[in-house]
Amino acid sequence: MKIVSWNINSVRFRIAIVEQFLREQAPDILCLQETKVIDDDFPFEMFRSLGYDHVVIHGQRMHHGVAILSRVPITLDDRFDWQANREARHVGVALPNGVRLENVYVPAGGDVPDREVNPKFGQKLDFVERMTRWSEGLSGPTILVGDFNIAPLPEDVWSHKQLLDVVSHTPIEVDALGRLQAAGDWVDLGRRFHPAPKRLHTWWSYRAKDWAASDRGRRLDHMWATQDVAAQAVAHTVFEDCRGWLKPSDHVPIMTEFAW
DNA sequence: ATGTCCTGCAGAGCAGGA
Repeated sequence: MKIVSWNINSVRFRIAIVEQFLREQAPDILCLQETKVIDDDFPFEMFRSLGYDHVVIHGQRMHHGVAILSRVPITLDDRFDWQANREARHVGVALPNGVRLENVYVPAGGDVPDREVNPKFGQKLDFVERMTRWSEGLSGPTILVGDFNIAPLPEDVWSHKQLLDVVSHTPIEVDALGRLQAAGDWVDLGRRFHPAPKRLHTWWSYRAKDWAASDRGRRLDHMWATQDVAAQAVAHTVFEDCRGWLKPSDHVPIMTEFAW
């Protein structure tokens, strides 16, 4: 079973690269973030043509939006609103083997890492805090994937020193993410298969002239699993090449393969 | 400090978000 997570930055605008990726890698399940489309306008057809008949989406106008597309049946349909502001940032399902799959898009948090000056930063911290409370109450095998918008380790960014004050890598965010990870005893699958100090990045800004040459990446996208599920994981891949595709997302897909 | 990219509105370039 191969499960992929990808912040696609508009699923309609990037439908061609999504199709290319699905044809090349043939994951069983694809979790998307930033679909940027209301549910009625979701481009179901391409997914259906490739066998992704089981779809649970949670979209909204313009921003955010998450989706789970699957070749295996998925049941349930949770949509948590940890900010209580009706933003579409989570969708959760159950797989046939009983494993829960939770797909989340954590707020980016604005530019200034100070909640007094920048309310969005406070909202991001509050969002992660509420996820932590939720995580404490979870039971059973679970996979948590998505764009967490936080790069926790020094090796998760191109320069630890230069990003200490940059939203996504500040100590206050890293601490908050650490509390979330501890609350669920979550295993970071990316780092389980590619331990630090190996460089592991999933996002490169659009603003660089040449993303590969400057290579100022960050690991904002994650796959976590409870211990029982993590024991079944056999491989984890970051598809860095996708950043160089035509009309790319600024994020690349990440994939974990499980033994079942 | 700057850079770019997407959506929606409107019917062209902006605002807003990332």
